[in-house]
Amino acid sequence: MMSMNSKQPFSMHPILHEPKYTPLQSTSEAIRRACMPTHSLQGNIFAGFDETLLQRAEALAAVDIAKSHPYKPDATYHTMTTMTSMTCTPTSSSGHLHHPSVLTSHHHHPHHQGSQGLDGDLLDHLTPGMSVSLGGMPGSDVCSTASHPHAHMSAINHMQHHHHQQAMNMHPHSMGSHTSLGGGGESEPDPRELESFAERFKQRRIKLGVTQADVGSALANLKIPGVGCLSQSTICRFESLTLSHNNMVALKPILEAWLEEAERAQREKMTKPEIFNGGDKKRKRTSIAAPEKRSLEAYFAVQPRPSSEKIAAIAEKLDLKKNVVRVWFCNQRQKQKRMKFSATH
DNA sequence: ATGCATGAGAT
DNA sequence: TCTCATGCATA
Repeated sequence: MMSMNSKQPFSMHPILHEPKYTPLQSTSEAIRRACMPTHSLQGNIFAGFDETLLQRAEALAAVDIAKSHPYKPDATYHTMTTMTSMTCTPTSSSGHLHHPSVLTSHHHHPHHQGSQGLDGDLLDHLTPGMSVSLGGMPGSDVCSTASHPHAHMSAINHMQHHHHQQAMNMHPHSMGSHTSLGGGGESEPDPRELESFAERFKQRRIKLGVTQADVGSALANLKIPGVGCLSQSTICRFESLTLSHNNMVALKPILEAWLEEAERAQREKMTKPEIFNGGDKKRKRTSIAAPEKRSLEAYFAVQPRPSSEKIAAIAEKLDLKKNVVRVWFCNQRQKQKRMKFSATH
């Protein structure tokens, strides 16, 4: 029987894929980008200079960083340790489902980020004898070298994509009390609301004695079309608001639904306490050393979006794999866009 | 809690 | 090749 354990790596089900799903991806991106503050002013200044400047940038950045704090490049670090005494079960590997649906249209933060028109050729001259190991790369790049044997087994899923439901029809059940907006059924992109919800969510979750990982896997039980399970990471990020605004908005109704369901279940458990009770290849995570990281940050400050060639040059300089550098930049950009300090407040 | 990674969809 | 949502692995 399967009613024995309440938690297991639920493999998700082949949900229905809606024909289309309005990508919020580029939509919000464009808007966001158009509004974000430009870090690029310096880019123009530096553009055209040579390696010396780059090194100087690195040095400056390093000094700056050191001045601020010993180590903490990330602004989103809000040290929230000692919050709970719950046990996070990292082993609840769940089959993963890619985007539940997410994204509803609309809104974006009111900030300004000029599109960086800089081209900063910082690294143009930086590569004396190296003819940029790009272009006709042998076989490195895609991090497929022996370095990391990440096979990434997405066994089950893949290809099922979302369909996405507009914010309106997103909540299949329960919640009917929110949306006090007179917009016509829109969800409230209100950062304030999200923040308080996240906090309440966490509190109630803990009260239920459920870990973030548990919540993630339990989501599959809600049987919400297009919603499978989520990882502990995502739940954690939701609670700590370290997700993009849109992501927060999209996940809120889902987690809200789970919360209500979980509390309902618990109430039921109180009544009839008899029904409950309760490996693959490991991916190796690359670890970028502090010095290299500092350099990357310096480069990033000057040019958040280096070209492929520049990435290759940087990689060469820091003796890192090109793909590692590329991904690092991608992740760095994502971080900048995260909620916490980005737009909302 | 967070760093590095994957992959889909958009450019 | 980027962005964005997510995840695995790990500090």
